[in-house]
Amino acid sequence: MPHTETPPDAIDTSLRQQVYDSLREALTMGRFAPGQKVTFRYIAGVLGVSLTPVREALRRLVAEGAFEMNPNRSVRVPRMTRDKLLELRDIRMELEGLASAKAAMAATRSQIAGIRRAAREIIVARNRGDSATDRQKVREFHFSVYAAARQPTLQRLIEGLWLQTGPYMNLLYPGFISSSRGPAGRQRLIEALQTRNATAARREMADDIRRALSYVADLADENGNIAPAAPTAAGERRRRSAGAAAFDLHAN
Amino acid sequence: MPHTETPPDAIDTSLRQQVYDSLREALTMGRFAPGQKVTFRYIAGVLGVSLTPVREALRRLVAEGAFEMNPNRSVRVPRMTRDKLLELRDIRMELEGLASAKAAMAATRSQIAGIRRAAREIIVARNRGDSATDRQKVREFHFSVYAAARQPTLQRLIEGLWLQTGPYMNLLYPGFISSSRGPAGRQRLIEALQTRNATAARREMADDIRRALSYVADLADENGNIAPAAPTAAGERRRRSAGAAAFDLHAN
DNA sequence: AATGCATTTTTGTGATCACAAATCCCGTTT
DNA sequence: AAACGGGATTTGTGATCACAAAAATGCATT
Repeated sequence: MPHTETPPDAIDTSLRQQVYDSLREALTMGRFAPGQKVTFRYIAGVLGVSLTPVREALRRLVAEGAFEMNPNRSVRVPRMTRDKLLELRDIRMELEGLASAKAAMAATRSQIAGIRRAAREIIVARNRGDSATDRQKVREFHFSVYAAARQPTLQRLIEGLWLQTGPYMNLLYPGFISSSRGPAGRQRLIEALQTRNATAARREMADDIRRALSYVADLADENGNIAPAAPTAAGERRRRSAGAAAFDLHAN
Repeated sequence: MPHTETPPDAIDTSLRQQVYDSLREALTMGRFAPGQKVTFRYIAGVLGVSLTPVREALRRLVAEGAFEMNPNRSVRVPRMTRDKLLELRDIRMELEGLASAKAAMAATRSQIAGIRRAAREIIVARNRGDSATDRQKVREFHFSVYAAARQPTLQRLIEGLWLQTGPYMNLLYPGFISSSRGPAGRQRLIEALQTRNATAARREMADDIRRALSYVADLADENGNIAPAAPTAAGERRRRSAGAAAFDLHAN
């Protein structure tokens, strides 16, 4: 007896949302060069849609800080600086620490199992030297924790912050990863969730973020600028010289 | 010799921005009834513009959580619940606490003077029983502190949170205000800024937010819903019975 | 009077058009 | 060779139109 179509959580199929998702994905994967100018018509052409949904998607991304708008109404990919990254680090420590503390108080047994599984998969990918899967599983691990906190507004804010720091997380490989105490920290975090120890959960998450983003901040050049790493599919070579137009977003 | 028009800080004069500002203002002043459906054409009609800028403004506000979107693509003013308010409380304590700590490390003498002046003006308005000016000056006080922190991303996030809690801050009057240790707390905050005591600054700000929002959360009914207070110009009477359409946004 | 169903109206979405501001281009001047 | 200037092009903005999904309405049936 099919009475309603939408399976409670109706998905947004609008073009606007698809464009938004595409741009978000391209940003996260580092397919945009910092400072690159992004024109509405170009995006519309590449994705095969009209200006209308592109405008709405880009406007939203500007509001979220994922793109920035010149005074003269043109949209660019923001450059990352050490100062900005340190600001994001401190904000993320607060919010993701808070989310972890809440998760410690609210996580169900099955949610904790999912978090533990993600932690295992990180180790597997890392042992294989598969940094792409590694990154994806790290994201899964973090957001599994935040989902367990059941704080929708908090989760939305954290997603916005990941959108801004995402393109630079490649820089953690391979230098930071090998020297990192990541697995042990995640283990302690999971234990904190199990024992409902909110303070410890917050501390482990905040420390993890501090170490990772401080490492990236130290990669800034003498002007304080930070260049993103090229997207690293397994064994892929760097594509172009730095600063060149690296945008090759393609329609699905 | 007029060589450039824009005085470094070019202002956005687009209709989209004006619509955004109007809606934001109307929300903050409590001119929307929670749960009220908001149609694009209605806003466009009231403001005398076409659908295009209205769509972009509303989309942005939805992304910021100031409006919410039904699965069936209609936009509503979100209802406030105790749970949501407590979530916002905890987030605000973290972020505004962080901003206060940063302000303690970075505030200049003249910035502190401005903060102190806002604190004085709060007391003046409060002694006159002028709750409208009171609220405005409280906002000025807070954002003067956050501006001193010089953390643009953090400030943007905080503004988004105020947009969501704003309509309910009227509920602090007059009950909470009279019983509050607000002035003393603000005084201690200013002292912390002067002595560069980041920890104390964070504590004072977080405590202030906790007390205020906990008070409002306790006003929830048995279902956890919180109704906003009517906008209170000096001595203005409550306008309509709760739940009625309270939207009388007018074009400038 | 309440319910089910077809029709009408409302409403958000996406494409297209017109326009002005910003940018680019290229020839000229100093 | 660098700086200037004016016209051509590009680009974001806002209005309008067509359309489909959703909501509201009216009517017949139980």
